[in-house]
Amino acid sequence: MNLSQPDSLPLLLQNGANYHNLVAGQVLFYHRDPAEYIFALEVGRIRLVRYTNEGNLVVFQIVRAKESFAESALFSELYHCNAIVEIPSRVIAYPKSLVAEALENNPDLALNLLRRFDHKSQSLKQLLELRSIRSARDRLLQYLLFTTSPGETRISFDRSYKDIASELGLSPETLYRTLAELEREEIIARDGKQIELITPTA
Amino acid sequence: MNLSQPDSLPLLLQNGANYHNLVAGQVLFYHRDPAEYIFALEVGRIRLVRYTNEGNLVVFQIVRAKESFAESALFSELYHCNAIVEIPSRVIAYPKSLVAEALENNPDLALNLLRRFDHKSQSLKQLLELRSIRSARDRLLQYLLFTTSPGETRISFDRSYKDIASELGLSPETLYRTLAELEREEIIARDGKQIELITPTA
DNA sequence: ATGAAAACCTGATTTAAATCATATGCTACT
DNA sequence: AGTAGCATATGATTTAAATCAGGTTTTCAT
Repeated sequence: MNLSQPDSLPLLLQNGANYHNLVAGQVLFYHRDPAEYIFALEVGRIRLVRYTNEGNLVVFQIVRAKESFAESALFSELYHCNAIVEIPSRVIAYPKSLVAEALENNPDLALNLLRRFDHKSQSLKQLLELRSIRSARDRLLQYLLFTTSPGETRISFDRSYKDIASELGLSPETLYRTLAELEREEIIARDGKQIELITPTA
Repeated sequence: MNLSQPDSLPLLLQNGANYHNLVAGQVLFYHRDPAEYIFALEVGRIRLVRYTNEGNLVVFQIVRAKESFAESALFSELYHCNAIVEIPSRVIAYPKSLVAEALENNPDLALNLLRRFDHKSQSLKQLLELRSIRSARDRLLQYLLFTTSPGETRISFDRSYKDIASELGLSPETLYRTLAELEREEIIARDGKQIELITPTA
């Protein structure tokens, strides 16, 4: 999703932060674990997910390098989701007490965090908008539009279609089929995980 | 959705605010209007919605008395959704320049706003979680659980089932049918718009 | 290099929700 | 009081995505 990113958090909070190296498959924290840290991802990719009672998977966010996450630990005793490391990653952990303290007398940090929170809300709204599109075809097209940088026509996926399907709320089979259909109709062209939008539908 | 609410915004920003009375059906602002104000709802009910390209309706939030909304105007030149007045309402409009200025030297306001942003993100996550439940029956049950206050078993809807259906991402017919089914199975009991959960499934 | 596991892909079938149709009750306005 | 319009309700039909079942290709560990 191509929403521009706020400035870097690390610059504003340099003392008391711990660095951690993580391997693929590792779980940084689980849903309902005590929320003690706020994180910034230096390098790597982390997926924030929750499982519903019925066992459905909900993908809230794909955290990428230079993004922060779990900021809402500030206002909660427990984490609201699972953080699953997708590829080898390096995170900075800020004790939330430290952040809370810094907030008291640092308006810049507050504004920075506000911007981050807002950014996250916008992404969630975008996901919700996607989910409100019933047709698999239209949903996928809208996803491609959201994902494409303005002015660009190419998208390069660094994740499996299976993952993307679950983010879209579609079965993998439906995603494969719909991609194939769009390719047949020459609305997109594919070269491996590269997708080019031929008809800019918007 | 029963997430507890942050403290009142009005107390923190008393100068420069404008009061407005609104009638049902009125549109306070449209998607992509210039975002000049942040609002607090004194009394009434306002629905924040967006329409997708394909014409689908997305309900982002039902704003109720004492809640604030459109805070993200702070970080955007344009509003991200339409604000539709559902019942006669009274709002306070804070010019965003005023809020931005106050933020600079008022850490309390910043923390207050942060809490609001977080609160909104949690609600959006809850909506997204709902939408990830495919089965109409399970989705409705989860919605009822989310909506019920902890310890309570009764819910009193003040909106039409039609509205609730669109918030749930279901057709009204499916909602009617599913409610009737749950009533037949004595999982819920209904008295008009009052619903009682008989089997606390969670 | 080899084998196992996972991703990728496509066809056939099932299924559940949308849609269409129609009817009744309620609300509000004159 | 009368009526227009909408919410509510339910039955019949359609439809599109999930699921099931089979394949091939790619990836990865040994």
